[in-house]
Amino acid sequence: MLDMKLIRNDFEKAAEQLKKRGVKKEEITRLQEIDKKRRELIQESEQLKNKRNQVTKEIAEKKRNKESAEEAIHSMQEVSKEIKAIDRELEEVEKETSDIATGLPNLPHESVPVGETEDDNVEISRWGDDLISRPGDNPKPHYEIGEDLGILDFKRGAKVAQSRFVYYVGAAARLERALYNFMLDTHTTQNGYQEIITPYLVNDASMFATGQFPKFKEDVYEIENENLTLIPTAEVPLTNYYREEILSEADLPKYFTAMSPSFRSEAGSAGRDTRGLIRLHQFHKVELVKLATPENSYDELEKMTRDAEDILEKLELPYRRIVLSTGDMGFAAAKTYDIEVWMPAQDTYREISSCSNTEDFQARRGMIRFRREESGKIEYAHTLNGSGLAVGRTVAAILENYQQVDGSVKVPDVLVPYMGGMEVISSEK
RNA sequence: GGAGAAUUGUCCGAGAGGCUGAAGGAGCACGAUUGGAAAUCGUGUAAACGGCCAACGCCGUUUCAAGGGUUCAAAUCCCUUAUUCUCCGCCA
Repeated sequence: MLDMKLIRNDFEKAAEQLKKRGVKKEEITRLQEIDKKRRELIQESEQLKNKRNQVTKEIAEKKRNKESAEEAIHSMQEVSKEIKAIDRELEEVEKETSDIATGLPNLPHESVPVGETEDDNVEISRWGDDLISRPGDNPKPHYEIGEDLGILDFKRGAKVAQSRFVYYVGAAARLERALYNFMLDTHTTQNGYQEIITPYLVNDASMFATGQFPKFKEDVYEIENENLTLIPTAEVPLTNYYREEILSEADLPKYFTAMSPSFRSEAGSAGRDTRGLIRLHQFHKVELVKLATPENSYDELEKMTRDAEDILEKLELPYRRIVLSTGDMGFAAAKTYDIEVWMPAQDTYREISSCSNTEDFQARRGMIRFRREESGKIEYAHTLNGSGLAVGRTVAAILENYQQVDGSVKVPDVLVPYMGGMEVISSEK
C-alpha cells in the first residue's frame, strides 16, 4: 500500500513512478479525486458528530437536573439521520479508495533500471564461470538424471496428485533434506538468522499484508469454506509475525529464516517448464525475512542477497546476480535482486533466489511499526524477503552440474556430512 | 463436533445506558529526596484518521476482541463472528 500523502502532495512524481511500473495515469487521477471527496465527507461527518457530542452532553446535564430535554432530543434525531447518511456515502467512497489503492504496486527505488519486461533486467555480477564446463559435452537435464537413477518420480506424482507434483525417492529425498538442513544451519549459525517453523495455512489478513491479496488470489490455493490459504512462500507467515505490533527501535533489525513447503497454483504458466523440478505446485524453500529501519534497509538487502549467494558458492554452483527492471518486479517490491543458477542442460541461468526490499509497502498494509528511541515517534518498519534458497531448484542444479559421464551424480563436498557420508548418488533401481 | 464461561489500556482489574479515554493497582519514563541505591513523594504514560503549524505542538473524530443493530446518547442492551478457558467426544 502506498502512502496516500505521497499521492496528495507530489502527485506528478508518484504518477511518473507508477507509470514505470505499468500503472495508467487515469487510475491515479481517479484515486486523487476520490481521496479528496473522502476527506470532505470525513470533515462533514466529524463536524456533525462534534455537534452531537456536545448536545448529548447537554441532554445528560438536563436529565440529571430533572429538566426537560425533549427539544434537544428531537433536533438530534435529525442530526443522527444526517450523520448516518454521510457515513454511508463515506463507506462507499472508502471502498473505492481502497480498491484502487490496494491494487497499486510499490514505487521502484531510484536505482532500479526502468524497463517493461525481463529483457530489461540488468546483470550485476557472475560467479563460478570456471566451473561451467564441468559436466562435459551433452549434459542431461535434471529430470532425466533423476528418473534414470530412480530418485525422482514425476509419473506417480501426477497419478497420485496432479501434474507438477513429484515424489522424491531415496537419495533425492535425502539430498533435499541435506540441502535445507545445510541452508538453515548456515543461516542460523553463520548469518545470524533466527530459525522459525511457521503455520503453512494463513488467513486473509496475512495474505493482504504481504501483498498477495486481493490482487493475486488466482495464484494460490485457498481452503474452501475457510478463511485460510496454503502459503505460497514462508515470506507470508514470517513477515506477518509482527503484524499490528509496535517494536522498539532496539529490536531492529530482525532476521528470520524458515524452511517450508510452498504452494502455488501456477495459473497462467501452462506449457512453461512442464518437466522437472523447476515449476511445481508444491516445493520446499528456505526463506529469509528481515525487518529493518528505513535508513538501513538497503544495506540489509545487500547483505541478505550475499547470504543467498554464499550458499551457492559453498555448493560450488555457478550463478549470476541480476537486478530486476521496473517492469519485471513483483507487486510489493521496491527493488529486487534475482540470483540465477547455471543449468547446463538448458545452457542458461535459472532463478533460484529472489531478494527484495519492499520498504514500508507491506508494513503499511500490515501495520508493522517501531518506536524511535530518540523521539518516541512511531514509524513503519521496512520489510525484506529473499529465498535462501529454493530447495527443489537447488536439487535440480546439483543434479545437472554434478552429473558424471556414467550417469551418477557427485555429492557437493559440503553436503557429504549431511548425506551420511554418501559421496556419489547412483541408481536406486 | 456438543455444553458452559470469558474477552476492558503494557499487565492486573473496576465499571452494568449519559458525569468513562475509561476508577484503583502494577509496570515503565522523567523529576524531587540520597554520597549512591532501596523506600517515599510528584508528574507523565495509547493508536488510527481528518484539520491547522516551518516546527514543538494544538484542535476534532474514532477506538473497551471484530463486525452489524437499537438509541438523542453504548464499554454497558440485542445479533453475528473470532479467540481463550472448563467439561464431553475424537485424535498425532
